[in-house]
Amino acid sequence: MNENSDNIWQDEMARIFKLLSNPTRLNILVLLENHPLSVNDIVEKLQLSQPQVSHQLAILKAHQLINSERVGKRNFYQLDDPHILNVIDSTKNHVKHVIIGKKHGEL
Amino acid sequence: MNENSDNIWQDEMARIFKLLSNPTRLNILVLLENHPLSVNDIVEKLQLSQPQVSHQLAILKAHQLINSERVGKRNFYQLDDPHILNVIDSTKNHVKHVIIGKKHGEL
DNA sequence: TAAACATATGTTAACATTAACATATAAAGG
DNA sequence: CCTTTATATGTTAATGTTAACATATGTTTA
Repeated sequence: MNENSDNIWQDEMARIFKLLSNPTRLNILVLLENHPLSVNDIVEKLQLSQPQVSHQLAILKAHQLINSERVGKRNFYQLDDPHILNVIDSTKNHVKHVIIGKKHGEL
Repeated sequence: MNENSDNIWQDEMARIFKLLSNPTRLNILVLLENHPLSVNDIVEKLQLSQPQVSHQLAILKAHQLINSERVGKRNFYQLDDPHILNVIDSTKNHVKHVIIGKKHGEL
C-alpha cells in the first residue's frame, strides 16, 4: 500500500549515490571516517592537487555529507552524518560478495 | 595499520555507486526488492520505454546486481545480492536525516 | 598593511553518461 | 515458415562530470 511512499526518496538517493560514485570523494569520506582533517592533510594523504580536493570538499559539504570548522588558517573537515558510513559499509559487503565469490545461488 | 587495506575496495565501490546513482536503475532495483519482474512489468510500472529498461537491466546485470531467467517469451529479473538492499536502506536513512531534520549537532 | 600561508573559486577542454530512436534477435503459435 | 510478442542491441546527439589550470579570497603575523 505505501510500498510507493518510498519513491519520494529515490531522487535524493540517486543524488547521494552520485556523490559517492567518485573515487576521489569516496577516498575523502573514508579518510574522514576516523578524524577531522585539514584540506592540506587530505591533499598529502591522497596525493591530489589542492584545488581538486577543495572542489570535492565543497561538493560534499553542499550536500551535507561533511561540515567544516576553521581553526586558525586551516579548515578542518569532518563527516556530518554517521549514516553515510553505514552506506559505505554496506557497499563494502556487496563488493566483497561480488569480488570474492561471484554469485550465491548460481555458480 | 591496515587502515589502508580498505583502499582495495574503493574503486569497485565507486563503480557500484555509479550504478545506483541513476534514478531509473534505482527505481528498478527498488521494484525488484519484492519479487522478480519481467521487462514489460517494469516498463509498465515505471512508464519508460522498453529499450531504456532493457538497457538499464543489461547494465545492472553486467555488474551482478541482478540476474535473469527466461520463462517462455519473457525474461524475469531479480536481485542477485541482498546486500544491495542494505546499501539502499542505509542511504534511505541518510536521506531522511538530511531532508527531515538537517544536522544533528549543529542547528 | 604587506608577505606568506591555507584554501576557495572560475574557466575550459576531455571525457563519460543518458535518452531516443531504429532495428535486430528469439521464442511461441498458427 | 510467417507472424506476433517480448526483449536486446547499436548509433548518435544532448547533457553532465571531471581534471587541470590560473587566479582569488581570507587569515595570520611581522
